[in-house]
Amino acid sequence: MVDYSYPLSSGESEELPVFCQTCQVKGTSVCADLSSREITKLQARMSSTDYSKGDTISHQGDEVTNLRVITHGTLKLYKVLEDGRQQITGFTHPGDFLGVAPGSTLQVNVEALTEVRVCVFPHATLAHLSNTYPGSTKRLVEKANTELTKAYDHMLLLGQKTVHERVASFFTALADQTGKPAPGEGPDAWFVPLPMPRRDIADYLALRSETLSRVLKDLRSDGLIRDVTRQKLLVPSLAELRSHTLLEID
Amino acid sequence: MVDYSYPLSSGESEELPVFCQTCQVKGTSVCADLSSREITKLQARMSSTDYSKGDTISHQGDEVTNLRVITHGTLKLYKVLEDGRQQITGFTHPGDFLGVAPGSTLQVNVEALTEVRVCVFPHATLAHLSNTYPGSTKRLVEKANTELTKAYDHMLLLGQKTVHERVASFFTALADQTGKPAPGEGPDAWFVPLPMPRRDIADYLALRSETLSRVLKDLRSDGLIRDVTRQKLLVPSLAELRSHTLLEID
DNA sequence: CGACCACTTGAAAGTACTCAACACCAGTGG
DNA sequence: CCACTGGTGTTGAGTACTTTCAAGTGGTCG
Repeated sequence: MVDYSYPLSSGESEELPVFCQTCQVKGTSVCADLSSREITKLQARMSSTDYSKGDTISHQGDEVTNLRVITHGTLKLYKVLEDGRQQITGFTHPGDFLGVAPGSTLQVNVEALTEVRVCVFPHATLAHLSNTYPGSTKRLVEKANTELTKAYDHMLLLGQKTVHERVASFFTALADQTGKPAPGEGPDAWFVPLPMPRRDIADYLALRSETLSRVLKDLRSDGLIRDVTRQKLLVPSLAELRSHTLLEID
Repeated sequence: MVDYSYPLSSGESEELPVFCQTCQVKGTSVCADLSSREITKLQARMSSTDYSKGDTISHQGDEVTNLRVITHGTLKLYKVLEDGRQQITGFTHPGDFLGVAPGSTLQVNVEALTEVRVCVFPHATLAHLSNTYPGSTKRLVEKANTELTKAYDHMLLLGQKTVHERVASFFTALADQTGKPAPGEGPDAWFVPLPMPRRDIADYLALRSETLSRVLKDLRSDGLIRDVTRQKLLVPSLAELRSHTLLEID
């Protein structure tokens, strides 16, 4: 774990902190709500932290004092039962938040699946800022709401979908979020990165890794996915895959 | 559906609206944040609505313009798939909120399981109020966070717990929330009301109602529950039942 | 090149589901 | 008050599916 705080910035008070200048998500999330002038005001209090693959970022029960914005890499959020069974409640992608509700305790364990960079805003500083820029608090309620939306969708997946539908839903969602078009392979073909091991996919979808293997085999022989390796796969037709996810009625 | 709005109040401007005076939850939730003076200011904008068993309160995709506080009765929140499978994501109890995030769309369908009374606060009014009383916005973030906590717990239940653990977890949670002590039956005995039919319990726990029946039989023959009827049951020892829920590691 | 870990495949077992029949209330009308 | 009826809940038998346990394959890194 490596910390970069204010002293790493260039020192010229009207510039963004150096770690902001190369940030993938500076155009989105809370940062987009703030002009560079506000960011500059924040910079004495904000910092960036790097984690290595396998590091535990925080632990269930930890008090939430900071808002964290993921800027690089993938995290897994999970809960563990007495006997070791675990349920992964979600994976994060760059731009996602951690610790939206100040003063509460964290409800899940957080672990880095890749090299990860996280941007840290103390809630105390944000609260002070929200007096003059109320948009940031609104953003927090919105973010909490999108998390809730994802949680409800995942309940539906865990409770009602078959294993094949679960895996198809997972790959479809991943393609939507982090997929890249595969132009040579067709108009609706997508490369989908898989930053997490099979075991974690299985724990997310509530099935055994052996079962996941067999489902991957089925999807492959149905032509819904191709070129499956540990770290990525190719979806020849995302629309075709999506038709196997079983949509909900609106 | 019956609406009571301002004209039903006594008309004396410094009193609480009449439907507040008999409200079960006036000491909790948002209302507790507001002195009777603030409530009085709100009363021209707030209203109370009654629903009958089976009524649909709101629908997935509806825009959220009001904050609703449940004051009487039980609601079910659920999602439906194309082919009719449904996942109940939660039941509400008096004091719970609906529509925490303004401007978003509702993610679940809401239906009354009993006679229900709901108190309605337009978000526009609340936003105006939060300028002078910032506590109410904080309350919304907190509430969204407790919903998220419940959602994560339920994911763990759906994904990892056995059917017996699921049912034991459900009754334990119900006893904690709405159970009444059963003094004649032992020091840790509780009456637990079951306002929802078996089918809804099954849809919440992601099992078939036939399976639920069999699990109830098992729990009964293990002495964990007794006197099971449609609308209630008796837990002779809540601690004993809780030990069958499989706790998570903190 | 070898060792380890992740992943895959196979066979057997267990658990919840499906479909069908039956029992039990609750509400209705005679 | 009792019989009827529809809906809700329970029980039974057979099936389908995922899991379990075990062995085998393959890639990665020292």
